[in-house]
Amino acid sequence: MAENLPVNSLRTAFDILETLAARDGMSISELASSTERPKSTVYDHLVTLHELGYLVERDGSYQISSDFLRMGDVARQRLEIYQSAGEELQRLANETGEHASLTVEEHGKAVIIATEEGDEAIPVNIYNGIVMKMHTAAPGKAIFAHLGEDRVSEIVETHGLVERTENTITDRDDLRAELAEIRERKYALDDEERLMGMRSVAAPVIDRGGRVRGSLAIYGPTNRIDDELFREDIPDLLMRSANIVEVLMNYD
Amino acid sequence: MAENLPVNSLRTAFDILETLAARDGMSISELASSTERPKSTVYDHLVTLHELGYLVERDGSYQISSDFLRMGDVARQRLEIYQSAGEELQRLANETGEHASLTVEEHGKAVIIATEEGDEAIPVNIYNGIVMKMHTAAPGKAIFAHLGEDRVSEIVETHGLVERTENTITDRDDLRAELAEIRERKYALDDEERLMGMRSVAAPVIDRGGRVRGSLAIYGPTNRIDDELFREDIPDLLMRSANIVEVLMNYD
DNA sequence: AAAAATTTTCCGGCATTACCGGAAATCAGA
DNA sequence: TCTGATTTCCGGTAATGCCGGAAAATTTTT
Repeated sequence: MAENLPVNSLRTAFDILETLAARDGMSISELASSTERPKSTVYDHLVTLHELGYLVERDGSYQISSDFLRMGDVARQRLEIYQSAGEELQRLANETGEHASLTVEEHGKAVIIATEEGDEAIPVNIYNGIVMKMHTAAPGKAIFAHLGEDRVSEIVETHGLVERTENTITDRDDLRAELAEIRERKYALDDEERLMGMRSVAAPVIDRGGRVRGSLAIYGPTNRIDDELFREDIPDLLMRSANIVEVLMNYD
Repeated sequence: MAENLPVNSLRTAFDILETLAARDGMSISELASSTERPKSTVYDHLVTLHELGYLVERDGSYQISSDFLRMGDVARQRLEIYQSAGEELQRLANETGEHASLTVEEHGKAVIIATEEGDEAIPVNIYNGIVMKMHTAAPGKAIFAHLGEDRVSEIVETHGLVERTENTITDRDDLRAELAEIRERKYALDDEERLMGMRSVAAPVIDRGGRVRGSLAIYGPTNRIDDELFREDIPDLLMRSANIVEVLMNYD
């Protein structure tokens, strides 16, 4: 983090933007202390970002503008896997009644780029753009299993195998074994490895060139996702859907 | 546009980001010529943005990362009107079979921050974050009608009354009269004023303090939206929903 | 294969400007 | 109206964004 960037002011700008995204309606003084920068500097950036249209002033305080929504949406639209997965996500959510989501890897992290809520879906924090460590939940592991040995090591090197619950995989050899097993059986399981009380299942989506593009997943509370659902029914649904997405994806 | 900003490098950075959002998978050289800046400058920014995580390298070319999706989504979640309108949007889409959307004003423009597609919805370009001129379609006009004389003048001053179709309101007095009528009858109509073949209807959402927070709208093809739907049924649905959103919004 | 062409990455110097302390202006509350 | 807090503005300067050009890497052509 302490390293020098070619255009340092961008760090300041995005620091401010991220702070505003995290907590809303902050005053300049608050922003200044949160980002640990002089008020005048923060002010310069706020004025600039506002002028460019990326901030909006509402009720006397600054907020992130919908430009980010637009840019994010456009970027997402352009992902082939997103285009192809829409229908299946919806279907998975309907069939299971739980949260269904589409995840891709970016910068060594698992990013949820789309979610659909089934009728029973727990009102848990699963929203667009949320980022998770690769090793903690099923979607990340499903992708992880198909990334290639060195890329995995590289990512583990950078982000570590942080323990989230007592079930989290924190040992490299354990991870290696787990990933091999996932490759073997074609889907990944997370039994309260990221969050106590939550299980997730995921199947990778692999393109014609053999590269993993992302994964489809179902999340649900442990009490509802019994062993049969967890290890048989849901994996089957996911593998079916993943397969369909793979076919759709390779049309053009 | 030629004016000087306190932090000029941000213009460069967002120029690059917007260019990348618009056209995907551009090489550095292409980006340099598109943004009319030296390659080395573009390179500096790309490296910085990549390091910060806002760009992703895929297949040897840069793309906007899902961070924008996250930031946009978070910003949107924080809008009270968005929280309150979710259910109603869905319902409107179901009831009409057309596109239902939620629009707010930002920087004098109408921004669609949420859409739901009904069964019959035309596969038209209505997506999150899309920006329209206030005077062209129903959602913008519905908001416009409740902004206050001087704010309207200010916006018209800045953005003009650009003609999109032969039906577009391009005269200030006509606009003033139209807005008065909208206030009167409580909803706005757009009869192919923005796009030939498309009609839209919108109802404003006004908070307890009398301030307009946004509008609910239905879009559909002229041949399907006959006069009765256009002037009676859809307005009724929208006014009902807008009213519900208003109530929900003022709970806390 | 080698060479040529193109693109990407890197470097270094200079003019620019991002940064920030402090002052002025504005706002909020009593 | 006064007071305290916050926002806005200003100006000097150390830092750095910018960019030409060269090196490295990649792709295309012969």
